[in-house]
This record gives sequence, C-alpha cells and structure tokens, in this order.
Amino acid sequence: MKNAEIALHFDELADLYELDGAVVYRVQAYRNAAKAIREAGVSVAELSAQGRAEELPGVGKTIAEKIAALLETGEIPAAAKLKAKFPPGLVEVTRVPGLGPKRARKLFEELGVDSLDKLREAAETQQIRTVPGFGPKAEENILTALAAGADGRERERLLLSKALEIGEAIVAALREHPAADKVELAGSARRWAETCKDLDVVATATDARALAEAFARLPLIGEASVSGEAGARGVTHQGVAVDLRIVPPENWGNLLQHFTGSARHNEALRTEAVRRGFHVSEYGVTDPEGITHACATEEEVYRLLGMDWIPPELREDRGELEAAREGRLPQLVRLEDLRGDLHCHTTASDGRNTIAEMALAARERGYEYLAITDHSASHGFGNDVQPDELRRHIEAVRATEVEGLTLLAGSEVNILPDGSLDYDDDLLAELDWVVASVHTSFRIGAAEMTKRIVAAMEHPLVDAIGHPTGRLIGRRDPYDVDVEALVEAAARTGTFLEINGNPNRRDLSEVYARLAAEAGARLVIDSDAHGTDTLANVRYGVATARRAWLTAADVANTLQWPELSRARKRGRSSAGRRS
DNA sequence: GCCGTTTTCGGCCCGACTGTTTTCAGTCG
Repeated sequence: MKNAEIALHFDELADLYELDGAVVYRVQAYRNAAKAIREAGVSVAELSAQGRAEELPGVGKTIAEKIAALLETGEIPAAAKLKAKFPPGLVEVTRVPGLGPKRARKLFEELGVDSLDKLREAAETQQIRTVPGFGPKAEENILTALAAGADGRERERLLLSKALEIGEAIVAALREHPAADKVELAGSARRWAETCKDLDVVATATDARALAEAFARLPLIGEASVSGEAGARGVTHQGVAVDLRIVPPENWGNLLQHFTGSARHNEALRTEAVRRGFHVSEYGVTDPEGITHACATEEEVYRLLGMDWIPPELREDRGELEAAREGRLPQLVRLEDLRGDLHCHTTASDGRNTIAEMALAARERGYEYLAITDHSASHGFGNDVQPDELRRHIEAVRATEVEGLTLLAGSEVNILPDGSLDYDDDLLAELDWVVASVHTSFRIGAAEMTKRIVAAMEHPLVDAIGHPTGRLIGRRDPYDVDVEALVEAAARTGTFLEINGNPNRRDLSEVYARLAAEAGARLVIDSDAHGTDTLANVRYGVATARRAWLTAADVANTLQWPELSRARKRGRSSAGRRS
C-alpha cells in the first residue's frame, strides 16, 4: 500500500473520531500522523514491516499498531467500528461551510440528516431551525452554500502557475497605486506550493481604504467587498478567491509571517514559542517579560524567537524550525545558480520554435548551455524523430552558432516497456546529452516499471531520467514505481534525476527530490520547454528543489558544462579509458 | 494520541467571526 493511501485512511479516521466527539487533540494527532505518512520519502509499508513506523514524527505506539493492522487486513478496526456508527454521507455534511463535526452530528441526531440531499431537504422545509443552536440564518447559509456548488466537495485547487499569473498581476497593479507602500503575495503562493486554494495579498498603505477600494475596482476582480481599514475580499472572474489585508507598517513582519503560513509551520512555531515563555500572533511577539514587540520585518520575528529567517518554501513543518534555531538551514539553490537547461523541444518534434530561436532565448536568460532534446523515434502524434532525421538534426544543432552559448545536441529518448531505448547505441553515442523518459505503457505495475527505468539508468549513455514518476498534478497519479529503488539506482549509476519544471509536472516532487538528494543522487532542473516562452518554467523546478531543501551542490546544472560533463557517468568511463 | 533542556503527566497556537445566545461554542484560516 502506498503512503498516500495509508495517509487517506488516517485522515478518514480523524474525520470519524471528530464526528464521534473525540478530544480535538486526538483528532489532530491522527491528522499529524497522516501528514507525516504522506510526506515520508520512504515506503511506510516497508517501515512498518520492519517495526520502525514510530520513527515518523507524530506516530507513536497506537498509530504504529493501526498502520500494521491496516497493512495486514486492509482496514483499521477502529475505523470500521465508527463507520458502522455513522453513515458514509455524514462526513460530506461536515464539510459544508459553516457546519463542522459538532453541528453536523447534531443535525444527524436530531433530524437524521446523513447526506447532502437530506441536509438540503431539511433546510428547505425549515426543519433546521427547530434544532437548538440553529436558526433561520443557519438554514439560509446552508442553502446558499449548497447552491454555490460547495456541495461538501473540496473546491478544486489552483495550479501554482495559474495562481501566480493572477497573483502577480494583482500585486503589480496594487503597487502602482499612489496609496500603496509594500505589497506582497503571501500564503501558499509565496511558499511556491504545488497548488493554491486561494490567494493572499498583504500590503501597507498610506491610505488603506483607498487601496482597498482600488483593489475592488481592479479589472481582474469580479465581486469584492471592502472591510474598512483592514482590507478587502474579492473573487476574480475565473472564480479565484483573493484576500487583501492592509496592515500598519510597524506590524508588517508579523503579518507577512502570519499570512505566509503554512498553518502547520505557524502552529509548530507558536507551540515551541509557548514552551519557552513567548507568545506569537499576527500582532506581535510577546517575550517572557510580557513585552510585546511589533516586528517590521519577518527577520525580526524569527530573530526574537532565536531563529534564522526561514525561506517561505521551507515553512511546512518539516524540520525547518529546529534547523533555523541551530543555524543550519540549507543555502537553497536559486534560479540564478542555474547555468543551463538540459531538456527542451523544437519544431523537429512537438516544439513551437526553431533551434536558433531556442538558443537565442536561452542566451537571453543568461545560460551558458542548452541541450536540444526533441522526442525520439517511437514518439506518437506525428512528433517522432526517426534516426536519419536525428542525424540531420544533430548537424543542424552543430551548425547553429550563438555566441556565448554552448548548444548541445541531445534527445529525449523513450524508455520502451522492456527498458530498452528507441535509438541504437551508435546513434546515442553521437549525442552530447541524453535524457530518457517513459511516455507509453504507464500501467505495467510497480515491479516492471521499476525494472524498466532502472534498466535505462544502467545504460551508459543515459545521462538523466526525465519526469521520473510521470505524475500530472491534480490530473494523473505517478505511475506505480518504487521511487526508493530509482533513487538508489540513480546514486549507484551516476544517472541524474530530473526535476521537470513544467508546472503541471514538477516531477520529481519535493518529497522525492529531498529523498534523492539525501540518498546521494544528483538532480538536474529542466524546463522541458516546448517554446521560447516556457524556458522560464524552470522557476517551478527551482521552487520544487528549494522545497526539497536542495542546495546548488545537489543540482548538476549549476555547474559549467565542462564540469558537468565530467561529473556524469559517461565522463567517468571515458576518463577511465584515457588513463 | 503524542511528546518531553520546565513535564513519562499534563499540556497541546491564535484570533476573528458568526449566530445564537443572554455569555459563548463552534467554525475558520
């Protein structure tokens, strides 16, 4: 059973315990455990089999036993018991805005509401108001929520690239307003998370009301409501919720820190602060002497708590607080550390620009090198490049000269189901750079898929594995593959693992990229650009790398090309021949 | 249920908002 699936069982159990009226801390304990399981780089099933599940943060004896039971029998006994007690539709009812576990349970007990349909019916027939603690307003709110399509289902999260497109436009527009002082995107977008639920914008202003009103009038914003001095809420025409909070300059640091989150980071930060006699809120940091410090910068907030400033990408409660206290936060890789891009396409396959256009755009970005890696012989949709075509393509790459840029003739070669590649070794040997990827037969099972990709890594001419798990965020799960085995093989063979910067992919994910680096594998961050305009997608790859705690030393394309070329396995074997 | 340079027991982040209450519980971010 995969980590994600185990985590779902514990999230479900937390929901059930919550309905059952368990103390909130117990419910929270199960949610914490679910997070730890989901974010574990290693297989929790294997960990459990070795009796080591308690090594996960937030997993103690009880939860370790429940993991073992789940793996053995396919269910957690406690969950099965609670499921017999509460109808399956009840959890959905708890997700309706304004209702929670307590209120949903009350409606279940008093009116037999055990589904969204029953809830709607009860509200329409004015039954809700007969329950103590509920009134006409509650009925109205329930009907509004159900009509708005909230329907208890979680609203689809927004891909970061879309969120940033909107968020950056709003921030830029607000910065132009004469009343604006500081304006920043906060929340999950500032942390460069994979997806965002909504957008948070934090600002200081000389005239808060004027800025809030200007926000409400932005062409991007459909509906908006201004709430006095504090800010405004709006919804874009695409339906994205945006919160603007305007704060006094002396509290800028407290509020930016608070609204950047994550919720768990803040919770852990505050828990730790309380233990040491401090008190932290969005209004300031109160020290053990009872003096409240307003912080104009985030650095002050963290400094008062005895920590280094923590880059937003790390604020996920994954060990950053301890590292910040001990002064051992990593020097995270930056976009400007990248010296080249090793995965892009041209019109030879499914790209939109020519070799020369891509090369010029790469130089424009300040790169020292660019690998042209069009698809290979077995690629479908009319985008295949047959061997003869590739030979001509290599010549074309070599004939293209752009001053200051080393242009590399490469290919993104398909890894066939049996692990072989779809060009002959002789032809591969003519290439400067080979990235091998899976583009077909995704559902062959974990053992086969792992064997397939490891076989490609063992090929002496494969430099990197492209988008190693094949996931598409929110649309397609990673294929069934043993990532730990891939990481081990990458470290052993000296094959680089890609962090693909396409915002739909970001593959390897942050969890696996961290695992890979810890296991001694090297990574490359690529754009997988299909046009000059998407070379910039490396920023999402860099974000994933930063969220994986990677430094420049973990990322091979921070090296100059000659160094990088020597650092790869091909370089090692040819160096061996020379000596 | 978890966890420990204040604790192996007694804690567990913080504040705003809402609707329903006569002082606050539940929900939300």
